[in-house]
Amino acid sequence: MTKQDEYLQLDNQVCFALYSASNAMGRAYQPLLKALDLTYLQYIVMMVLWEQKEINVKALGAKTHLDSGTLTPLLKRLETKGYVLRARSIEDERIRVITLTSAGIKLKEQAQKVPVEMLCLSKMNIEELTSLKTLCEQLLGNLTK
Amino acid sequence: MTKQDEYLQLDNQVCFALYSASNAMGRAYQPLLKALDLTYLQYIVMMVLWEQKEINVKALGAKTHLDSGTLTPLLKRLETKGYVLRARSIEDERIRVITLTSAGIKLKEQAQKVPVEMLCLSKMNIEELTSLKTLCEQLLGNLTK
DNA sequence: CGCAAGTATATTGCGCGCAATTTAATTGAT
DNA sequence: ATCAATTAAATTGCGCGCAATATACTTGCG
Repeated sequence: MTKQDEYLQLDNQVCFALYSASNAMGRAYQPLLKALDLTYLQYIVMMVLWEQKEINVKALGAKTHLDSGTLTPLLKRLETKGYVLRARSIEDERIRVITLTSAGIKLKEQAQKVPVEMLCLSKMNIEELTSLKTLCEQLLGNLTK
Repeated sequence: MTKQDEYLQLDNQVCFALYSASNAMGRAYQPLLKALDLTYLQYIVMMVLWEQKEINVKALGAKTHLDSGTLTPLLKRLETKGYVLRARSIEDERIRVITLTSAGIKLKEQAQKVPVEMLCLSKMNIEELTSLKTLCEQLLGNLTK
């Protein structure tokens, strides 16, 4: 077998391992997030809002590495669920200002247990998780720009 | 700030780093795969077929950690592109036997350069990539089952 | 043999991701 | 002040992922 052939073997693909782990992660979160009526990405967006109370679509896109094509419909769904408001900025009418409703704020209490449960499900220790996170961020940084 | 609050900070999320890196990886592959007229997942499936020439949907699902809901339409698209055939097994008519067409076999030549280019784009060394792959596989294993 | 249980794949429906385009508001150069 | 260029968000369209269900074929038990 040539080196070129080895490079095309599924078992040798770092990216496929990453992709599969990411999918498995999403599947693992789902039952935990069902009680909150959130998908994984919706949970991420709520996490941003629990931290900073107000954000526009562009800034949210920068934080999540996603664009309005993904975020606009997602935010509409969060609005329908009653967790966020989608107001327009007064200074600049192009800008959507996203804020939490009281239900959205309250949801944080229920969310507290999610990271703990997930940590448990991962069955990995802190060193391994830290290492994984660092390597992922490094790759993300290298591939972006 | 409480420990519970820290656990809900976006910057502390291993899974979000994994998720973002996986998305970035998919975006990075896209221009490389455009010449082959393949998406990333289609490329993965082709990779399986370049290795073993013939597979059914269940076995393909086991290898890729995906189900027929994802694979059936994907395989139909690969068939439409002229890269695979979707025959029925003679011994058991429930089973779809997927094989490469000559165009599908030929595509491997063009694909040879993809892993090399991707390795370059990642800007990571072998130790880092090996470590990332191992950690992803470990997490995948722990979350699956 | 007959039919209930099991198995392989297909279908449906929803929520992403993302490229490409569109719409609407703002800015800046003349 | 005007209007071309820029910017923010929304829209469109396609291909996943995946849960849930349906369909069709096979197997095994009485």
